[in-house]
Amino acid sequence: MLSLQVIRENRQEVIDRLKIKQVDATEFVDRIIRLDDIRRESQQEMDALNAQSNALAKEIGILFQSGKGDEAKGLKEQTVELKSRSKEAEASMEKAVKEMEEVMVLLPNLPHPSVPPGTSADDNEIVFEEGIIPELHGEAVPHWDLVQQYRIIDFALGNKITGAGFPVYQGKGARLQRALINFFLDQALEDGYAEIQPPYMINAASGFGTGQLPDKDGQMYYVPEDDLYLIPTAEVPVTNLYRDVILKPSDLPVRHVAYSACFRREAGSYGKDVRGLNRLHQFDKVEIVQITSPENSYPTLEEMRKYVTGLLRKLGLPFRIVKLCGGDISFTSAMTYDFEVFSAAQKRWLEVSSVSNFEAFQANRMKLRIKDESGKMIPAHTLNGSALALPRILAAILENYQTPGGIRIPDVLIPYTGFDLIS
RNA sequence: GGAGAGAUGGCCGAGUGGUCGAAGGCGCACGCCUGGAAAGUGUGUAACCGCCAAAAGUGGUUCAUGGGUUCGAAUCCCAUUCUCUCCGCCA
Repeated sequence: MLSLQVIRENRQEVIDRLKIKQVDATEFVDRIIRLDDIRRESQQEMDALNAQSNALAKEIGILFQSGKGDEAKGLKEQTVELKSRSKEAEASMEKAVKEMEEVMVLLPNLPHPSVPPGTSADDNEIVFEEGIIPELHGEAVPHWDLVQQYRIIDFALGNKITGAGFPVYQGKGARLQRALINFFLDQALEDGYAEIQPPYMINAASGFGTGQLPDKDGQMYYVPEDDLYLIPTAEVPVTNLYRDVILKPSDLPVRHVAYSACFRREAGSYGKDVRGLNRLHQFDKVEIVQITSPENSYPTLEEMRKYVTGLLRKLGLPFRIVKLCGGDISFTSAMTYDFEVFSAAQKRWLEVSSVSNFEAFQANRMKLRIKDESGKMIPAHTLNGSALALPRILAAILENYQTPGGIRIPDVLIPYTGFDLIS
């Protein structure tokens, strides 16, 4: 969430910048400021009353200790009176804080000034494009046919044991999947990321910390018996490792990589997008997460963009980078680059990575801060990116590398798969 | 699932009603000592919210969380959550 200080000191700017996200925040912002005024007023009153009764209690204590307890009677009555008035002020303060927080969590993050305006994915800005779209042979087919032909992924079996969106990988399909995970992890390790194996379930506090709760709770699988959610991405547990943490400048940058399965309900997604591997309820992903000082977060975003670019080059997939416009960028993000690979048989661009800078938005929710050299608290900035999400990468590899004699394996993966052809 | 113990500052750990935001130690920071380091030694070392233009200062809150008793609670009472140990079950 945005900090109160930012909202108070930059009222008009906050409103103007949220317009780029297609949000009119005027009413919310003014309500927050008004509630904060009430809060301050009530607190001042409460503080003054508490100060008085603290002083009286001290006096009474001295009287009792010097054996003059009977002289304290009048003072005691005074504190009772003060206390009830203080309770009233406190109640008013707490009411204002609660209402204020309810509104605060509804405000999205401010988009970076360079984020293009726009209302939908059509207005996103293509900032980079690379690679050659392969010429497929005459009998080339989409991946959902290939996986059947070579018996490497079985969607029907998944339907049987779970339901739609939970495919079963088998044989060389399973091994290719595992190879991709290891390849992505090894690449990140080589780049200096420290590996984490996170829990796959999270509590509500973690979901709130990274911004999935309260607004996106319908997108996560929920286990009521234990009040836990299945992770939609490793971002949630990994970033929340730093919830309620105060970092030293020497801890920065924090750089983590984590493989995890990801679970998404995808409520409301139907149609052609869900065909084959394009959209699943359970999928694998390797995620990179960084925590930096405010001045380093945008250079870090570029660094992460470069890193993901390198992965796609090594896999030999044609891709483009899209800078999301205000209308398409997520609630929590200040700037996001999406990476899309071209899946040659579907003839579609598929999103395989999303790299975002959240600035202090998640850190504010999580109480993640940095204590600088002079002892001052400054907000931390958090970033993350997929590096990479597996199913669509797999789809693109299968489609783009298909030949009449079988599916070739990209060179970089052969040491991991142990085979160079699926036939 | 059954029984018991516990939750205090960055960490360990003392503290059973009054100047306790909290002894002591560790860690950390700065200084002294040293040719340099270690050891030794001295000083300092919580967060949050107000007031103040700001620094200084100052008021308030915080000893798991929420409530209660009391003039006064880390300390007493109740509830909740979590952790640990033993037993049971189990990859």
